[in-house]
Amino acid sequence: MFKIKAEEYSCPVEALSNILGKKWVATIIWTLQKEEKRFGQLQREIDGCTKKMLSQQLDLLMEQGIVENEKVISGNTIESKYYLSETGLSLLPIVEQMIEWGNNHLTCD
Amino acid sequence: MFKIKAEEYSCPVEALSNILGKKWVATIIWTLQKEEKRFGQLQREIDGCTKKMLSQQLDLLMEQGIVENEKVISGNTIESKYYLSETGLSLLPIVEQMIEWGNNHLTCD
DNA sequence: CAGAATCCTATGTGATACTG
DNA sequence: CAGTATCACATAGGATTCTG
Repeated sequence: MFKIKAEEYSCPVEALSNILGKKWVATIIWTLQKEEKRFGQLQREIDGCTKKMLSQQLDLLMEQGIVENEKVISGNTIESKYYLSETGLSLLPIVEQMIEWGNNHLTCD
Repeated sequence: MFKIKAEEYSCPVEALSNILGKKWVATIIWTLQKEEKRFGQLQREIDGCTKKMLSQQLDLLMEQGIVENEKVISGNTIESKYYLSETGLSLLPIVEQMIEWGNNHLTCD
């Protein structure tokens, strides 16, 4: 099984909470749930997330093996597609539960 | 239903991930799952967490209505008991899934 | 026993401008 | 289009000391 290195944490929760706790990360995963998306698409769908943050968190997620990327260069434009890996897909139920819990216990005016 | 204010987040995931993403928080919740614990007990069971962090995160969790506290003064010693609220209990399945996922996808050497 | 107060550093986050 | 680079600021986290 593929395993992420996380030596700096006292397993197992801390490492994951350190990923999901980063801003935009849960949203990014959720946005990628059904289909691959391009960078620009992601940015448009995730309101308020700057290119820098999006890029940075995608890098993190790729390091962790949660998101994968594929680039296609056609002419002078780049088509960069991001999608969830197996590992990433297995995270969806957790994110879903987080959303559900949030809906039930949090108000966002 | 009791709802936490979280105006600063784009509902609903971000607010929760901002709670569970804080260090020690998931562990604290998990440690309190079965029974109330005293401050010192918690500190002993959560290895590496300083009093300051423990106190700080417990405050956060109390603000969010996830943890509740009761103090009993007997003589010159204080017995401060922490336990999960209804809301906190409802968070357990999520934490459990996080632990499980961590066990399957993370290695901590 | 259960914390609060201080101080200091590391990290996260964001605005903005630039690049191939 | 899909990023990087730079700067600046806010927040998190930890070591240590103090208190009722």
